[in-house]
Amino acid sequence: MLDITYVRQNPDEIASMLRNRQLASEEPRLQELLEYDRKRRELVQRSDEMKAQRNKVSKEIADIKRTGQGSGEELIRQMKEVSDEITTMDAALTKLETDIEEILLSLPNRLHESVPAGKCAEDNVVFKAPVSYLHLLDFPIKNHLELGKSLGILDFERGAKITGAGFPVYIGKGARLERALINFMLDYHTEHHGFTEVFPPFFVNQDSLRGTGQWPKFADQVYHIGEDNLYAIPTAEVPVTNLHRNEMIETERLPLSYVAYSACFRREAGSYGKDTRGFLRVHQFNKVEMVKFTRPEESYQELEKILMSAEAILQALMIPYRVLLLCSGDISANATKCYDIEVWSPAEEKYLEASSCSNFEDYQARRMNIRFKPDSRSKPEFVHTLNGSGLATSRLMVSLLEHYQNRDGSITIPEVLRPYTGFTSIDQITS
RNA sequence: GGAGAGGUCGCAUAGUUGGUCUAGUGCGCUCGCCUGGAAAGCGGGUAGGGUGUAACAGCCCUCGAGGGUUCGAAUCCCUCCCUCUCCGCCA
Repeated sequence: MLDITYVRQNPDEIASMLRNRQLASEEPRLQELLEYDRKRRELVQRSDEMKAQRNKVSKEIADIKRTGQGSGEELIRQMKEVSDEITTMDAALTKLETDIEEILLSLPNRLHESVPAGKCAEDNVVFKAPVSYLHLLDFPIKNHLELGKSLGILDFERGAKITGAGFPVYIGKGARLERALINFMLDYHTEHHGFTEVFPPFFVNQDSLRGTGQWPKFADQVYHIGEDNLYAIPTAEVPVTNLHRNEMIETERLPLSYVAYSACFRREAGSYGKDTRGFLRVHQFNKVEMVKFTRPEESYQELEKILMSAEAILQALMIPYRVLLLCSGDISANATKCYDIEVWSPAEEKYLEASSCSNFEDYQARRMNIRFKPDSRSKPEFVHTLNGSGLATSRLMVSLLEHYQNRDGSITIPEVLRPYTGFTSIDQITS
């Protein structure tokens, strides 16, 4: 959420940001917001004046009653009218505030100066070219679905039977490999990158979704448990960032770095027919997520560190990837700057998004009211929040299986995972 | 699921027949005095948000959250959330 004071003082900058994000259609909303804001301040002043009068006269009434100088009937009658007016005004005020909040919650974040201008995904900038750890695949290669099936480690059909399409089942060494990846990533980030591990709830309330910005914008993409009014998390970002909602963080603890594994649930409504095969788009997947809370002046430096932490996993696994710097037209509404990490799929012959590393500056912190005091005497300021996947296993699994397949259809387990899998290869089922 | 108790300004507490509560006190923190230095003692300051101002000041709101009654609510009523105790059920 943007600071209304900032919007009021810099309307042109916000308007140009909307155009850069290809959201010029939102400009009338911005004008509406400014008008509501003007009206609200006018009304607040009048309402506060009347409240001041009521407070003052109520004390006079109390004095009169206490000293027994009369009944104060006339004053009470007058204040009854004043109170009625206040009630009317406050109702109008509440309406205005609701409207303002609604617009403010839907306006996207500002953009960092380093974000390239662009209209769509094609305009994203390749920030780091693929580093080549390519294994020699000089034989007809199988895609991850064929490998999963022939090795008996992935079962999409049974997943569809017991739940529905897009809920894969991992079996045998496949399940163990998935768990190994998760454990490896958690250990790596806690041991080498200074993150504190968190195991969060997989369901959150609506306030939490609102805090990180999934609500109201992505309301239709989140699974809802109506009975208890809870939502299945689309990413661990939601519970972990909300850990400090409505808190004043002790300044000396900043920056705070958390890493969390969670299953992630996404309805993916409206995206059927596009990249839906196998793991490319699923309703439930596993992800290790990094979340940071920082002082404003260090957030961009921390963004680079998150990116490097995510890259370190791929380097250790020796999986080829590239890093994109998202352009103004493709970056998510919450972020001021975002890097995507994409892993190469030799079978699909394209890059697959495996991580997204973003700085939200104070956009989420303002929604969640997470602050710190730069020093003991100063006013509280909002922290900056950041996050990055480190990483999502589904696309990673695609790339890993495909890269590490052998001519005979078996899979060699990457060195760094062997302590976690307890085996060095996954071989063809011999029946 | 049932019954009961409770949520107050960092922490602990006072406040329940509505009006001297613009929330008292203790601890903690902090500034100053005192001291060779420290402790003790003494004195002061110790929330957030809104509005407003050049900046102050001033004013408004917040006693778990949200409504209501009233001229006036920490105090009365309603709904919800959370914590604790007991009972029941149960991975």
